[in-house]
Amino acid sequence: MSEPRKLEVLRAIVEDYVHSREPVGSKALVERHHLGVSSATIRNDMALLEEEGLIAAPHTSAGRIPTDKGYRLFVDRISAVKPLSAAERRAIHSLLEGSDDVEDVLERTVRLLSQLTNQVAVVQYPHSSRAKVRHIEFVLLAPRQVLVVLIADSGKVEQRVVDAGADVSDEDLTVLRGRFLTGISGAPLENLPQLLAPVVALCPPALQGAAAVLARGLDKLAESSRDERMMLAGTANLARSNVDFPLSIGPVLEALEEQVVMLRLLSEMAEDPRGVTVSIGRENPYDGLSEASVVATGYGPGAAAKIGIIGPTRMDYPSSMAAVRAVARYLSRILGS
Amino acid sequence: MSEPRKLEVLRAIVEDYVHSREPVGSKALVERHHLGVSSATIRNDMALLEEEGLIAAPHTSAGRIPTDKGYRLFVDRISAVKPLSAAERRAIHSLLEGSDDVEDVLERTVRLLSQLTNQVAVVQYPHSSRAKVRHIEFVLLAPRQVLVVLIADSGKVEQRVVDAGADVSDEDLTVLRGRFLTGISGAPLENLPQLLAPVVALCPPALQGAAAVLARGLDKLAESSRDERMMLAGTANLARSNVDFPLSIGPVLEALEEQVVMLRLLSEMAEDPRGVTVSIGRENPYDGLSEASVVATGYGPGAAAKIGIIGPTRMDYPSSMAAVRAVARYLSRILGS
DNA sequence: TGTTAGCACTTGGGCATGTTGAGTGCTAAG
DNA sequence: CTTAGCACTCAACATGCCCAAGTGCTAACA
Repeated sequence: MSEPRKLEVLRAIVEDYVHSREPVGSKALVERHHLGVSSATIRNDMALLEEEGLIAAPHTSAGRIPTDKGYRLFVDRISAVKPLSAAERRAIHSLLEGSDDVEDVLERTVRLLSQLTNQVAVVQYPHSSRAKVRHIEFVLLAPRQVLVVLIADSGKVEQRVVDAGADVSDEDLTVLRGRFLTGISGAPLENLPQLLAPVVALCPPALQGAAAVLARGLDKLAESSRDERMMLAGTANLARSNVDFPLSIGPVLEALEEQVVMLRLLSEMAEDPRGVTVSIGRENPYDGLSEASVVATGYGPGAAAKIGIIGPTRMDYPSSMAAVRAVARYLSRILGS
Repeated sequence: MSEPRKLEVLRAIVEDYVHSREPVGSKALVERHHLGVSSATIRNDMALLEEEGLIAAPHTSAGRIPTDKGYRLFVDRISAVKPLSAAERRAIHSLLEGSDDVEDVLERTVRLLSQLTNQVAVVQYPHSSRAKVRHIEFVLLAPRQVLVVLIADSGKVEQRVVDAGADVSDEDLTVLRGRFLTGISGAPLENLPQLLAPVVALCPPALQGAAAVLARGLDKLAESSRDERMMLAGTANLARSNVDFPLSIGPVLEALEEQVVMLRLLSEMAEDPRGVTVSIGRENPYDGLSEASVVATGYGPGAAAKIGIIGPTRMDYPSSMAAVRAVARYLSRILGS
């Protein structure tokens, strides 16, 4: 029995099952795909595939469906990434061209991706943990309220209002700003905690209290700039593929709402730096996603931020991978300008 | 046939149906609620209620379920808002105390509300269309890049990076900031478009170009401050109550994702300024929510921003209303500080 | 050794049929 | 206006039956 044909059979099973969402049997297989052999031969092959845990039969006299492992092999060794149709390329173009705001671009992007794939799309805000301090600003809003602004060279701006604890004047703030700027300008955000203490110590004694408060404010800003966010679209697609989640889509929705979970998931998929990464069913670290697959890739500088889709294991991987990759490329290009 | 008893029967039907999610019949009713009459009498009453369109029978020999109109009457005339349990009050307290960031507070709030009610919770960011300009700031980031910051007296801060078109110096920016500040400080955000043109005209000729760019930047900031946002939590609860949405939860998820839709929905529910507003099933302007109910109320200054929940028509209205009201009050109190 | 035809066997799904029980509407009496 | 009683309806469940799809196995074949 030829190894290549076994793969061919697996491929056929996956494709048929994805298409029909019904267990596929030996006879149907030989009819739909012109493999040059009879159904009996296919049966033998299928028995082997089942032994290897690549496919499984829901019950005695039904066809086979791919297991997680089967999908894995399919994705790794078989599927060629399917090129997008011209219409899809056009859609990407027209939808993503001509907008300026990063937030706006991301929003359009997830929507587009979710429509393209008919799955839930998710995009992580561009990374900034390696960003450096470009500028800080202290603005007196009210006698004791100070607005602290932190601008990173990634272009991200975080702001926060803090209570100075005692009255401070505009002049005080100017002094403090100078001290802080010389102390931390250009420093990576992640180093802020260590750098701030000495700066505070160097401030005029009368302003120690205010300096400490401001330092804490900056620290929190850096922190919340580090803690990343994401954006969702197409959750309604989950409902459509209700059948594909035997239990319920509840756990999936929960996972999607837990941004922490999703972000970790995405960043752990970083392994393959130049392609699209796929995480299938139980491969998934999070329990709620044990019946779901994630297709993701990086975008932007260093492909550090992630974009991807989430759907049932029974998913059209080639198309999904193509869509994710294409959209990520366009996104990189637009944001790179 | 006594009018009060008819209401009592409706009330009983609603309560039983909400509790059991099964059509409720005359016999079961007299058993569970000690109305002082027999099932035959109830049957007569039910026939009347059905004539009035308050209840309906799914098929000939089944019990009755409330119609939208029935729920409406129940909410308007019958249901007493159920006070929260001590445990729930404690939960509200402990979860909402001791956080500073508005974003953070809102996030905790929606989560809390969704857990309290087992429904999807939604909160609108505090209003700011009536907010006034408190402060503006221009920060030179790079030779031509200027960060424009707009701070409203609502505490909201919007920022944006603009390309000045030509090199500007820090001194230029200070001059411009002064002009702009005197021109628009204290002005309502919605008036910015009209106010900015004259300010630009008054600027030094050499800085006209930069001034125009900055003015446009401020304008956009005011605009995006006006366009409101919202926050969601508990979408997974929809999946749980899958049964309650005969079709699918798809349309509901779609609606939730369309922030524009949701925001309009919420603001259109403004009618009852001192209580909780309920919109039931087909009363709902948006088609996708024709099987859902919305319970919402205002919070914060003038109760201008909205908070609420969305769930199936078959919902425990008294509890939901109580929870929404209580959470809104706590939220007002915390943000008011 | 790999492929094929044939065959006995398994099993879920569809269908017709029967039964049950909750629930109704109506009528007539209290 | 209320109630008991009764005939009637109908979804839900159960039962039994058959069928088609699919399998595994064996024996023959190239």
